[in-house]
Amino acid sequence: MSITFDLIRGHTDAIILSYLCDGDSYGYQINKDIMKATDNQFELKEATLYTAFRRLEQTGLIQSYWGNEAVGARRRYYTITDAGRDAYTGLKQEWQHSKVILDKLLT
Amino acid sequence: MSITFDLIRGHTDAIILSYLCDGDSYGYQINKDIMKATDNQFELKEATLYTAFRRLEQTGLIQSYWGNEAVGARRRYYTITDAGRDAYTGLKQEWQHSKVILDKLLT
DNA sequence: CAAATATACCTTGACAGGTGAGGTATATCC
DNA sequence: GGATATACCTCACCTGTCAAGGTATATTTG
Repeated sequence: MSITFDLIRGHTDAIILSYLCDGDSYGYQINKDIMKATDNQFELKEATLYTAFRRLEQTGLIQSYWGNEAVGARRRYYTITDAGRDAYTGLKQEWQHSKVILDKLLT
Repeated sequence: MSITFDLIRGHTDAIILSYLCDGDSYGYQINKDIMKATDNQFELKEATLYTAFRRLEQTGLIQSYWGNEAVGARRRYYTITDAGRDAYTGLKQEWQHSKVILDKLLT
């Protein structure tokens, strides 16, 4: 059973930031890892993922650089910034908070 | 502290259905009760609320009728349908499920 | 060798839900 | 008479999601 993705809406940024807290990575890998982490129950659609990268970079929460792969397709790596870590802390708290509220409302 | 409402997006219908499971009510009252239930930490904006009512009625999850108030402003009451109860059960399960997934992803 | 698959990136346009801003009307309270 | 509370509604805009399309390289398979 896969979940209704609308429920995840608004958490995309937090998911990506959380992942990048553990070190730099690139789009394709991030997506794979997220699928794996959730036993293929959840994946970020590519378009959603790259949209989020643009958004996060524009707001200064992540930075990107091209890897210099000798072989294979080029990869664009992402780093989380200090502002990104701060933002993530906030988003995580909001998640904890909204979880309590929704549990209260959905009897 | 109030929460980022984007996190609630997609749960509006579930919140309303949950409320109506306990009996008929009308928009203004529902909104008040939700605020009260969450210690004013969460409210559905009016526009959101009425948009949701239209959506839920169009998809047959709720039905509406005008109350015959002798005094005061008229009220449009809403009843949850059998389909609505079924849908709510599903939405509640999805919430439980997505909660697990997000907790896994937001370390 | 050719085709298929996996890796890896990207953009565009459409859609859906949320919401600010605006509106209507009735009743009460000072 | 004016403010406030109750009670409803609509419209236009914004934002995030995502299906569908595209590019390019490397490996596997028939």
